[in-house]
Amino acid sequence: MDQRAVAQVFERIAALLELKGENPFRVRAFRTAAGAIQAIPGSLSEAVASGQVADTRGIGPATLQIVQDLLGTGRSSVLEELQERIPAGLVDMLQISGLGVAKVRQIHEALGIDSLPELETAARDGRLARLPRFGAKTADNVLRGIAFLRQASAFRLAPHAAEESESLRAALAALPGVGDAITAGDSRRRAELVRELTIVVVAEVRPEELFARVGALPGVHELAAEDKGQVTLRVGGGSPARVIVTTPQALGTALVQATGSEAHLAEVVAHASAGGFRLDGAGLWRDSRFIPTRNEAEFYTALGLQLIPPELREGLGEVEVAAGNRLPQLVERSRLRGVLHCHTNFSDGTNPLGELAEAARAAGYEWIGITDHSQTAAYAGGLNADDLQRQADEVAAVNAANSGIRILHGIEADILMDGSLDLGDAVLGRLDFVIGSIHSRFGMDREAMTARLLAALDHPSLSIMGHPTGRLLLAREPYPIDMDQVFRKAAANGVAMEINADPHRLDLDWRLARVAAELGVSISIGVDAHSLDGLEYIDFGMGIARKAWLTDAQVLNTLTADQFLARAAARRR
DNA sequence: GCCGTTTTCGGCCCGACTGTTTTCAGTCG
Repeated sequence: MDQRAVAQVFERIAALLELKGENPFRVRAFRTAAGAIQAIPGSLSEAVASGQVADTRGIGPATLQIVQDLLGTGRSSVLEELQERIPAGLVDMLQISGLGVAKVRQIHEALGIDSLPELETAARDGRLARLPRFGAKTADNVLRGIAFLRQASAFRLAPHAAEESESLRAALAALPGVGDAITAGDSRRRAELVRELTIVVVAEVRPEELFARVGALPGVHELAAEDKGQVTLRVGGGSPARVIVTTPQALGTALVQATGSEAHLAEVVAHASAGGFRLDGAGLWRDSRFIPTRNEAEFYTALGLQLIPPELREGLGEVEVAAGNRLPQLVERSRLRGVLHCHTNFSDGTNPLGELAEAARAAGYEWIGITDHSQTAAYAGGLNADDLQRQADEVAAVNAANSGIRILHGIEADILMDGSLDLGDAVLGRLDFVIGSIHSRFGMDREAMTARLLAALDHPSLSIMGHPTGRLLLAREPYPIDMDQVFRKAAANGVAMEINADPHRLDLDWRLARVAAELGVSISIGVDAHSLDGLEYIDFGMGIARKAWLTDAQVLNTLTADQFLARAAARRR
C-alpha cells in the first residue's frame, strides 16, 4: 500500500464518521491525516520504520496505528467496523455536489434510500423535491451529479449504454461513405451491464478515410488504438467505444465477431475449425476461399448452425445446441398478454390506477397486475387492510367501466424477518394474487435469509417472489441465499420467481433464471413500474428472459388473465 | 483525533452563497 491508497482509506473513514454524526473535529483529523500521508515522499514503509511518519504533523497514535495495520495486513478494523454499520451508497451520495451529510442523512431517514440508483429514481419521480428544504433545483442538481458520477464508472447500466450507443450509431450512420451502422457488443446481447460500446459500420470507403471523419465527430475524443479495420475511441459520456469497419460481403462475420461474447466466439471458432473454416477480421474463409456472409444467418448457415439469437451468445453450450437444430423458440414481447408489478399513487407510484391501466392497454396488454407496497414499507406509503379495500373498490369501478383492459388486484407484500408476510391471511386471501418481496433487513446471513425465503414460499397466498436476490446493479450486491433450495421449493409449491425488469435490478439474474426454469419454476416478468414510463422496462426484462433461454410456456405474462388467476387460486387450495 | 500547553484538557476557520423559506440551514471553498 502506498501513500495514495492509505490516504483514500482515511478519506473514507472520515466520510463514514461524518455520516455517523461523529464530532466534526474528529472527522477533520482524518482528512488532515490523509493530506499529511500523501505529502510524505519515498517509501511509506521505510518512513514508518524510521519514525518519520510518527513525527509527521497531523499523524497521531490512532492514525499511525491504522497506517501500520494497512501496511501489515492491507486492512483496517476501524474502516471495516464503520462499513458494517453505514451503507456504502450513502458515501457515494456525498460525492454529489450539493449533498452534504445533513441532506444525505435526511434522504436516508425520510425515504429509506441508500444507493445512487434509488436516489436517482426519487429525484425523477418527485419524492426528493418534496422533502423539507429540498426543491426542484435540488432534485435537478442531484440528477446532474449522478450523471456525472456515472461517467466516471467503468460500467453502464443497460439503458444508459443503449442511449450512448444509439447516439454514436446515428452519428456514424450519417457520415458520408457509410452504408449502415449497427450496434453490436454487450448491448446487442442484452447484457445487464455494458463496459464498451461496439458499432459495426459498413463502409464504401477505405477504413483510414472513415476514421479521419469519425475523429472529427462532435463528442468524440481520444481516438486510439487504430487497427486495420477498427478504432477505439471515447465518446461524450466517457464510455469507451469500438468502431469496426467492414464490407457488405463480410458483414455477417463482422457482426458475429463484434457481438461476442468471447466465450461464444470460442465455441464458434472451435466448431468452425472442425469444419475446415477460419474467420478473421476480413471475413469467413474455407482454405483460401472467401465465403460471403452478407448477414448473420448466412454466417451461421455456412457453419451448419441455426441462427443463434444475440441474447444466447454467452458460450453456455448454444453452439452445440444450434448444431443439433434444437435451439428453443425464445419468448417474444408480442406474446405477453399481461404486465405485472405496477405501483400506483396509492403507495409510491406517480399515476392513478386508471392512467396506468390505460397506458398498459395502449401498449397492447390484455391485463395488468396492480401491486402497491404493503404497510411495512412505510417510506413508500405502503397500504394497510383498509387502504387495500378502498383500492379494491377502485379496481372494481375501473373494471366495470370495461375500458379494454382487465385489472387484477394484487399487492407487493413485505416479507418480514421470519418469512411471514406483513398482512393477515384473510386480507391477502381476498386479493387476486400476491407478490412477496424483501425490502428490509438485507444483512441477514445466508442460512437465515434462505430460511426466510423458504418460509415465505410456504404462504398459501404467495404467487410470485419479487426481485428474489435484492441486488441493485452497481450499487448493492445480492443478499446471500441458497438459491438451489429456494428454486426447488418454488417449483414444488408452484410459486413463480420474478425477473424484475427495472434496469437497476434485473433480478433474477439471467444465469439464475435459466437454472430456475430448468428446475421447473415459472418466471414472472415484473416491470416494477412507479410511473407510466416504467411500463417500458418490459424490454429490459425481455432481454433477460431471452438470455435465460425462456420460452412462452415458462413465462407467466403469456397467460390469459383467467389462466393466471387459476394458478394463483390453485396455490391456495 | 491531534495539538500544545498555563503539560493531560480545551480548542479546532468561517464568510459567501444557494435554495429554500419567510428567517435560515446547509454547503462550498
